[in-house]
Amino acid sequence: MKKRPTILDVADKAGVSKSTVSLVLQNSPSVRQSTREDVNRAISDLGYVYNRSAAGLRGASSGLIGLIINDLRNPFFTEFAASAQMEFARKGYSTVIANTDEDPGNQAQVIGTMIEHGVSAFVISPAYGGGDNAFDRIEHAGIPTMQVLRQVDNRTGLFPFATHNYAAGGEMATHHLIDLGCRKIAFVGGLKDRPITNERMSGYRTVMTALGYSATTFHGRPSRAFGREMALTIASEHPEIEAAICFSDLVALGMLSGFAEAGVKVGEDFRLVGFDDIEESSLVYPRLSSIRCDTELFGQSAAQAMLTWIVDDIRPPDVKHHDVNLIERQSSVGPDHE
Amino acid sequence: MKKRPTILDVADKAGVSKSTVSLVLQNSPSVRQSTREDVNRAISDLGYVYNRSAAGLRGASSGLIGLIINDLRNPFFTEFAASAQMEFARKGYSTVIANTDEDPGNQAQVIGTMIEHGVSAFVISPAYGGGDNAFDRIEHAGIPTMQVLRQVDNRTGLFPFATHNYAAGGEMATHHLIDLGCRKIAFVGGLKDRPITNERMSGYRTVMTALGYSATTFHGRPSRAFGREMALTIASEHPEIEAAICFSDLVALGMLSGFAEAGVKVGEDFRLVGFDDIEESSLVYPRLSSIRCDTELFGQSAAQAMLTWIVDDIRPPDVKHHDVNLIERQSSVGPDHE
DNA sequence: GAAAAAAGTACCCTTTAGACT
DNA sequence: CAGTCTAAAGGGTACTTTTTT
Repeated sequence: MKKRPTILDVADKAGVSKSTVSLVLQNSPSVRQSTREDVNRAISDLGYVYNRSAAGLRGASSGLIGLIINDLRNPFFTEFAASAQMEFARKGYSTVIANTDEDPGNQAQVIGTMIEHGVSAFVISPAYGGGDNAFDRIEHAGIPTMQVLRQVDNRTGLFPFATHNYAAGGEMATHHLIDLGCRKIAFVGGLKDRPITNERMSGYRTVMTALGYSATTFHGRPSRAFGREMALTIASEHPEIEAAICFSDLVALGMLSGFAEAGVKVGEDFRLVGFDDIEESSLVYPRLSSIRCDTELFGQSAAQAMLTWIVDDIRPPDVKHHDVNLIERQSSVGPDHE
Repeated sequence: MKKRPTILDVADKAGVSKSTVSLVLQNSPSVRQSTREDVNRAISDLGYVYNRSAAGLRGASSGLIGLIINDLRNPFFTEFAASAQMEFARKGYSTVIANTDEDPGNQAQVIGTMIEHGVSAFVISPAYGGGDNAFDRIEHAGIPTMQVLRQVDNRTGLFPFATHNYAAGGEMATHHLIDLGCRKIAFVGGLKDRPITNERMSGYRTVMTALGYSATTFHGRPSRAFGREMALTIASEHPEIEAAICFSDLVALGMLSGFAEAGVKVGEDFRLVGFDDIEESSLVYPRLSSIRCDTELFGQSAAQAMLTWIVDDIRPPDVKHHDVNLIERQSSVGPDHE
């Protein structure tokens, strides 16, 4: 296998020096048009490909973004990751990805390796636990880093945080269910005492308390399995409950199939609102009402914010809450709803 | 921001030459234990981090694997990608990922960028169309590359192909439905004339033809939306059809909600088998029978095959079909099934 | 004097001042 | 001044040479 050509080969072929070739590669204005053409011809004749490692060594940015996700298999995070990656690609950046599977050990390991690769930035939806040493290493390496969707390190001056405005979403959903006549409303899913759980629950809590209704919560893993289980439990042991707001669509979809199994008609006997509005939610039956966090847009915005940080040196705000809105569908409004 | 220390700084601090530091970093046996300790102490004192770009420049592998996926948001591919990525990470390799969204243009672009980054290997679930130029560029760059889940370039000697044994799965599912007494069985989903569609359909075709039953196919995008639509169509216009095998679980899940909407009891009035056995399929109601392609295991195996290729220089076989098996659940066997 | 350990030194490919025409 | 070129730098690797045992 013959080794690939370098700018030196290109320079020879084009009859110029390698500096000139380098200038052409960078679209420098200070090179004559005819020379540029000679060089470009040589480049395509030789099938030359740019070597970013060598460039990175000399100071240029590596063009690599580290994207670290706590649970890549969860469609909510998949959507975010895919969207951010594509936005980076559009701007010529490559994305090094890692799924940590909620394991701080994995997280620390991949962060270390990515630093070795010289990533220009990190976008992290972090795993909980494991202390701040991973973030400390990033700080030490001086790499621009955003926390997204989960805030684990509270130095937001150092690691800006971007997420959805969950509290507002919870309030909207609660008002919606109350407007439909529900009084006994539960909140289902989300591990106890997790910041994200508290945040997603806060709107519900606020409204229920303000109106003097009692709040009931069923904590648990934000999974389909837990949702299904809780639907069966509620159907058999808490028949007085009229409605639920779920920690995530995954939980709500689990409840949907649990209720189907138990013979409870969702949208009539029980009203349900999810959280995230993943694609699937508009396609199940009954269609799931959900607090829509436009994750595709969010992923794009996060990627853009990071790019303006590393390209134009404009930091994102310490904390940014993206708007959410409530999508009313059959699972709360009833089966006649379109 | 102070620049990060280099092996030269480490060498100074430890009182050795940089060659020795390099040897320590590579765990070379030809360095005295005491020296090794001195060097390692210097490394942690200085907070030195290895610079892989510089290493890669001199010839060592970059430790970067390019993972290119046609539709990362599809849980089937997400599962594969996450699993392969984690296996690579376990062995110290970082994964550069790109979602091409079925666009050969995107695909060509990200392949180009990844070659510039000097990826050591490619694992590609390719987009259809767009000719072979992307693969030609890879060939020219001489980078070991596997096609997975979809074969687009037929030079499998150059680009080995690994996938599931879909044909066998289709046969199993068809026999299963016939054993349950069905005769009018349809195949639903999958774009016409796509190799993957033909492969997933082939087992069904083979068995139906062999037994003298007629085969009916409804082609379309492998999405929930299409599944839902077809369920409604079948319920209203083809009531004679007793069962269906779906191109993917996504389609089957769409049909499930379509039938729920139409009031058809799946597992009794209509028997349904999906393809892929994604996590969700075991959690919906009725639980979905599916041809299980153990994608997590497949992702691991593919990653391992690639690693033995680039590390031990042992090529994977040109074509490899991984075993699949049929998971019987309520949607085909009936609601009494566990 | 041979083997082991450490040091010396090209070289990898590109960028970027600064020199040159 | 415009356009090119020269040469050093950047962080490692690996072959060669020297110094220790």
